[in-house]
Amino acid sequence: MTQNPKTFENLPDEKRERVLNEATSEFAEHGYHQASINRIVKRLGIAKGSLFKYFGNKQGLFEYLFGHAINQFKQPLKHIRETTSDKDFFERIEKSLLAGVDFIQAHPHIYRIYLKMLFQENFPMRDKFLSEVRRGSTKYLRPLVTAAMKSGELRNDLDPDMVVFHLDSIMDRFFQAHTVPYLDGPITLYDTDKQTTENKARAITDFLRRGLGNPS
Amino acid sequence: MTQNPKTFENLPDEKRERVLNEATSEFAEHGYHQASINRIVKRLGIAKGSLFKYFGNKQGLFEYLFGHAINQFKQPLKHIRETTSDKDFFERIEKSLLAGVDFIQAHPHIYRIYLKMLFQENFPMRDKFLSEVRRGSTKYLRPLVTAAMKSGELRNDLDPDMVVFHLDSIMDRFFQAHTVPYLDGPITLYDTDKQTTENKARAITDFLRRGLGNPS
Amino acid sequence: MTQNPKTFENLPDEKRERVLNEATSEFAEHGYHQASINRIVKRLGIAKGSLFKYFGNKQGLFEYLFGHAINQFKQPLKHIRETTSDKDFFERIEKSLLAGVDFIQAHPHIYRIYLKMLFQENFPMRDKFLSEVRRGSTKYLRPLVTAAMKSGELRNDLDPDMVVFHLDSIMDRFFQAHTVPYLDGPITLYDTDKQTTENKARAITDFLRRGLGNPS
Amino acid sequence: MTQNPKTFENLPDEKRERVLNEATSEFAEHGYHQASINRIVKRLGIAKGSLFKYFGNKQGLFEYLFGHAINQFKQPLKHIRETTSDKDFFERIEKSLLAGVDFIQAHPHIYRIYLKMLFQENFPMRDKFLSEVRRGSTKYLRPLVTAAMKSGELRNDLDPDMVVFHLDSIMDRFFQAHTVPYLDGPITLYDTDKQTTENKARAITDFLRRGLGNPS
DNA sequence: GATGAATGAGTATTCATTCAT
DNA sequence: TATGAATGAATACTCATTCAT
Repeated sequence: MTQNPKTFENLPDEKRERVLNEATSEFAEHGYHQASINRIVKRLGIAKGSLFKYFGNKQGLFEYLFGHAINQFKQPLKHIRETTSDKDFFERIEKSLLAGVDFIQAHPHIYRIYLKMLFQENFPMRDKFLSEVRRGSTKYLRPLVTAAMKSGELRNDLDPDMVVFHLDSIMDRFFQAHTVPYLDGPITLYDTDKQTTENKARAITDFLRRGLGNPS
Repeated sequence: MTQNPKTFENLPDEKRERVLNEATSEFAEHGYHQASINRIVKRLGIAKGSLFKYFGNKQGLFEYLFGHAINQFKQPLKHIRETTSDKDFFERIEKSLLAGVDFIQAHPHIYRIYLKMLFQENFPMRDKFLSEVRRGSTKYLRPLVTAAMKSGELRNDLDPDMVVFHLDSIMDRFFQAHTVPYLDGPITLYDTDKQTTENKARAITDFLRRGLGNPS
Repeated sequence: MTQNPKTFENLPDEKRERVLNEATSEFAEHGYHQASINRIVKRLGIAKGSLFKYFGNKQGLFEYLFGHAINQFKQPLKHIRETTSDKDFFERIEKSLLAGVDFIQAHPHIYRIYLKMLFQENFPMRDKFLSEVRRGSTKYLRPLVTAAMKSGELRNDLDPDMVVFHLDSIMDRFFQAHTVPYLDGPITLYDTDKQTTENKARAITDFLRRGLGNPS
Repeated sequence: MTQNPKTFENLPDEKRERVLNEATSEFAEHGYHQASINRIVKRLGIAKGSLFKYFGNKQGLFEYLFGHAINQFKQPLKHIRETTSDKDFFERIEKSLLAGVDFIQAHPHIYRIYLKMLFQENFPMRDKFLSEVRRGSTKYLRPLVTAAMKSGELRNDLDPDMVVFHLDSIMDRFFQAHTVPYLDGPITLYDTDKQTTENKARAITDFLRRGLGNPS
C-alpha cells in the first residue's frame, strides 16, 4: 500500500469535504462493490491517481470515510444522556428515537451505508465497524434499563437483557422504517413529515410504558 | 427473460436441484451484482450457454430461484395457523418464532438473500418480492392480534397496529440474530444449538406475555 | 457436411415454403452474419436440429435459398424479350424498368439480400451469385443494344459497350431508389405508388430516347 | 458515447493515426457488426480498455472515425469547383470522375465502409451520414447542370432533375466499378491502372456530351 | 503533488453447431 | 426423422489499479 493519508489531510478543508461527501454518497447509493471509483472522480473532477494517492485503494477510501463517519454516530447518544435526567426512562427512549431520526435525516448516506453493511458480508472492515456500533448501542441502553429498574420505573419482574433486546429491536426497526419502505407494516412511517414522526415516537413510547412500566 | 423455463423444467430432478442450489448459494454469498455466472457454471461443471438457455439471463435465473423459494416461505406460517387454536395467542407466537428459525436453518441461503435484498435497492424484482413478503407477514400477524384482543388474552388498552409493529420488529430481529452476528446484543443467538433457541423463544414469549398479556 | 437436401425436399410443400420464406426474410433483414438461426427456428416453431439436418449449416441454408431465388430472377427478363418485338428498343427499356420494379415489389426480400451482397465481401457464394446476376444483366442488354443500333433506332456514333454500361447504371439505380431512400436524389421514388413509378419510368425512357435515340 | 474523445485527441499524432487506420480497415473489411474490437486491439497491440477510454464504445469509435472521414470526402469536390470554370460542363464532369477515383484510391477503406452502409440498415448513424453524403452529391451536381443549361452547353429540352439523376447514377457506378468487381459490365474498370481509368473517364464524358450536349 | 493514459482480467450474453434420445 | 439439451468460443464492455510525466 502506497497511500499517504497525510497527503489527504493537508488538503484544503473544502476540498477534503467534497471528496468525502461524493464518495460517501456513491457508497450509499451502490454499496461497496458496485460503487465505482470512476464515477467518484468524474463527479469530483479530480484525477483518478489523486484518489489513490490519498487512500491507497478503494478499501482504504472506504475505511477512511466510514471511520470518519462513525464518530459522528456517537455524538447524539452522548448528547441525550447529558441533556436528560435519570428520572424519566421513557422520556429518554422517546428522545432517543427522535434523536436517531434526526441523525439519519442529517446523515442519510451514512445510515444507508450502515444498513447495507449489516447483511453484506464482504464489506471491508465490516466486523470492526459493526461490532463497534452494536457494542455502542448495548452500552448505551443497558445502564438506562438497570437504572430504571432500580428506580422502580420499570417493572422488576423483567430480565434486563430481554428489555435491552426488546428496545433495541423496536428502535432499530423504527429507524429502518424511516429509510426503507416495506419495513413499517401497518404503521406507515416512510417519507412522512416531522410532525408524524413525533407522534409515532410518542405512541411507541406510550406503548412501551404500558407494557414495561411499573403500574404502581 | 427471453427464454421460457420449459427447458429447465424438463431436466432430471437431481440436476435441477443442483443448479438451483449452487446458484442460490452464489447469490446468498455475494448478493445480486457480485454474484458471478462464471463461478456458478464452473462449480456446476456445465456450459455457460446452458444456464442462459434455462433462464434467459442473470435476472431470469434470480427471479426463478427466488420466486421458487418464496413459495416455500409461506408453508410454515400456514402450518402453524392450522395446527394451533385461537385459544393461546402467545403459544402461537412462540411456535412462529421456532418455525421461522427452523425454516431459516433449513434454507439459510434463501434467508440471506432476503436480508441482502432488504437494503440493496438494485436487486431485480426487489419491489415485487419485498412487498410480497411484508404483506404476508402483516396478513399473518394482524388477525392473530385482533382475535387475541377479542378473546381477552391481550390487554384491551393496546393499539392493534402497534402490537403488530412490535411483534414484527421482535420476531424479525430474533430471526436476523440467528443469521448474522452483532444483532443479538446481550442475548446471544447466533450459531447456537437448538436447545438454546427454544429457551430463548420461550423467554421472549414470556416477556411479551408479561408486557402485553391481560393480567387478569 | 452431414446435410441431406433430400430430407428437405421430401417435406410437404407448405412447410418447405414456410421455411424458405422465414429464412429469406431473416437474411433480408439482417444480412448473412447478423441473421440468427435461433430466431429462424423460433419463428418457424421447428427444432434447431431439423434445420441443420436439411441444410448442413448456415451457409448451406443460405445457398439453397438464394440459389432457389435467383432462378425467379431470370423469369421476368425472359418474359419481356418474348412479349416485345425488336422494333421498339425504348419500349423494351421502359417495360424492363417496370418489370424490375414489379419483381422487386413481389420479392422484396430477395432483392434486399442481393443488394446487401453487392458490397459485403464475406457472403457465402457471393462470387458465384453476383457474377451470375451481372452476366445475366449484360447478356440481356447487349443484344438489345446491338439490334437497336442495327435497326437505326439508336444513333450509330455510340459505343455499344458504353450504352450497356449506361443503361445498366440507370436501371440499377432506378431499382435501388425504390428500395432504399437517399438514392433517388432530386427525383423522389422511394415508397411511392404505382402511378408515380410508371410516370418516372416513362420520363426516364423519354430522356434516354432524346439522348441516345436516332434523331432522324 | 460516455467518453469525450479528449483523451484520444491528446495522443501523439502517430499513434492516433495508427488507431484510426486499423479500425477503419477492420470496419471496411467486415462491416459494422462483424467488425471485432478484439481484433482491432490485438492488431494495434494496445489494451482493450484503452480503446473504450478513447471512444466510449464501439459505436463511438465508428462515429468518430466515419465523421472524421466524411470531412475529407468534401475536399476534392470543393477543389474541382474552385479550379474549373463554368465554361466547360463536361470537363468538370470528367474531372469529378477522376477526382472521385483518386479519393477512393487514396482512402479505399472509407469508400468501402460507405458502400457497405448503403444497404445495411443497422449501421449506427446511417441516416445521418448517408443523407449528408447524398445531399452533398445533389448540391454539387445541380448548380453545375442548371448553369450549363443556361450557358447553352446542355440541350434545353432536358429536365434538369433527370440530368442530375442520370449523372449521379453513372458517376456512382463508375466509382463502384473501381472498387467492386461485377459492377462494370462490359467495360472493365476494377483493379485497372491509372491510364485506363483516365481513358474510361474520357470515354464516358464523350458519351455524355454526345447524348446531352447541345449539338449546335 | 497531481495527472490521466494504459492495463488486462473480469463481466453478462449470443451463437452456430453437435449428438444422444 | 425429428428433437432440443449441451457446448464453448466469441462478443462488447467495465473496473480497480499502476506509473511515467
